[in-house]
Amino acid sequence: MYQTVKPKNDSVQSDCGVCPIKRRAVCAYCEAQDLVELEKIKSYKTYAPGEMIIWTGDDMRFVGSIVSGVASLSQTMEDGRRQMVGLLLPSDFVGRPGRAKAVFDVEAATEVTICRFDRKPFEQLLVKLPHLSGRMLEMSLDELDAAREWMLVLGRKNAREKIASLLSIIARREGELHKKPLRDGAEFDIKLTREAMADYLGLTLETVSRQINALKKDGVISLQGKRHVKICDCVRLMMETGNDDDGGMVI
Amino acid sequence: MYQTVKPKNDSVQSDCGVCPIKRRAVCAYCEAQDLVELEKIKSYKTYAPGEMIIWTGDDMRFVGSIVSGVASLSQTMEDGRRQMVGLLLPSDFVGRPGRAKAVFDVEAATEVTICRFDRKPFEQLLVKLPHLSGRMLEMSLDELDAAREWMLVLGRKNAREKIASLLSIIARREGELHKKPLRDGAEFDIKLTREAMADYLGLTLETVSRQINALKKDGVISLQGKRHVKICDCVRLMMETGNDDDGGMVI
DNA sequence: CGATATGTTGAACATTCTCAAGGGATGTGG
DNA sequence: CCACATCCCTTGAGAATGTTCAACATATCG
Repeated sequence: MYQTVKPKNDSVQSDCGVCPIKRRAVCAYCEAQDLVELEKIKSYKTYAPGEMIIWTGDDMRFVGSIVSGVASLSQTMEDGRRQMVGLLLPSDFVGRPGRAKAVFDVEAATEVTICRFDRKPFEQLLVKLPHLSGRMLEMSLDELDAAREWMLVLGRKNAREKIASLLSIIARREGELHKKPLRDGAEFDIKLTREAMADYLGLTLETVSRQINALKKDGVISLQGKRHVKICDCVRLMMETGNDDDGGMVI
Repeated sequence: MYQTVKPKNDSVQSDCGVCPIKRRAVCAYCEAQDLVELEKIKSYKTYAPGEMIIWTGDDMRFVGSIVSGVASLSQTMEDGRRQMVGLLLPSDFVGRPGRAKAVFDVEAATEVTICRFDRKPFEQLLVKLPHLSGRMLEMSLDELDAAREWMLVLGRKNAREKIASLLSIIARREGELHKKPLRDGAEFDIKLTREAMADYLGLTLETVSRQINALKKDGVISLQGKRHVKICDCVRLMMETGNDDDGGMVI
């Protein structure tokens, strides 16, 4: 478990014109007049690392977009077993229009800033603004594909393949962000603890630790500290994922 | 693997007015004039049990709704490992608007009839008909929740819990169909082979067989033949799933 | 400095898989 | 009609993978 940190309530002000995620978020297709409507119901909030953004069962007063940082979407069983079901990165959508109660926990893995929209009026805008609902549908379908890809990882891959899959996904997304293709020597920070990685992969944290160090020992990756990874052999990493094609990952 | 059966090409004619899935399918919110548009691009096709409806990599010339029967959505790795990522029942949607190539296999588990729409014109209707795109979004979000629920099953449940989860989902859906609540003595057919169940649960077929017979031996269920299940102890079955609440399943 | 969170490593153990054999049920061709 | 093949399912025994429990290392923070 993570430590729980007191929420910061500092409201940030920002302008859609300089928003870092404006080309990929739910509002990406909105035009100036649409944005005016959205701005009326918009507020920003920043969460500290480890802070719970939403608890399962909470009333969902807002939905929104991750502006910066990394959050996790997860489910917990009575006895404490936990499964992460989504990794929320900048531009990803939080919350479910049409649902009043949260069915998943959302937790800030790093410091996270969210552009929040009041849920009820947002739902009305979904009906009113085709640009908004169109992008919403597109994003939902992409997430659905990503979830299904991940089901293969959870159901059929062994521990080593799971770790390789996670690393390749993080590396790929990092690459997208910096517009660099994935290549030997690519470096990035894993913004997750071993435990969070285990929760994503359906493993124990001990197994995660062992397999990461095995990949290091085999020269597929190298580590600086615990969280900073360099991909030594990119093709090898893709082979280790067990995937036939290396372009098929949807996340 | 299933035997492959020659496709039947009998086109069925049907009228939306008497369609068994009209209240839940993607067209559920459409009005008379919307349906006229849809009928122009509509055709029915029936597939034999075991027949492949779509292969990964196929050009997607159509999307559509399952009218009757059960189909599976799955992914296969090079070495033959397979993971089912969706169980398609009547009213479920097949295909992904906006995507030209299939990324999953779709296979008929029983005889399946699909109401198909030509993909390109359907995409145009999505833009034109808010009732259509609204329902599409709603269904996509429901499927996404279901996929995420299933990730917990795949990642964190043991074999016995997985079997109990599958049985409770099938029983629940069967109940919805006949408008009966799930109760002791409820009966239904599992329309999947042990192998298909294994592919859904991320297990081997031997483990599936053993766990089903263990649940039978423990008096949770009873069997008539291999596929017909009676739930002897409904509360016990829910406990065996490992779920805290028994109403939270989204599928 | 102690307290806490995070990460590593080892050894015993449990669960599930793999491989193998065999048992109905169904369908087909001789 | 019978022999045979095929599909689906069951059961057993040994092997493999990952978990559990425990100890310890390191870094950060008040």
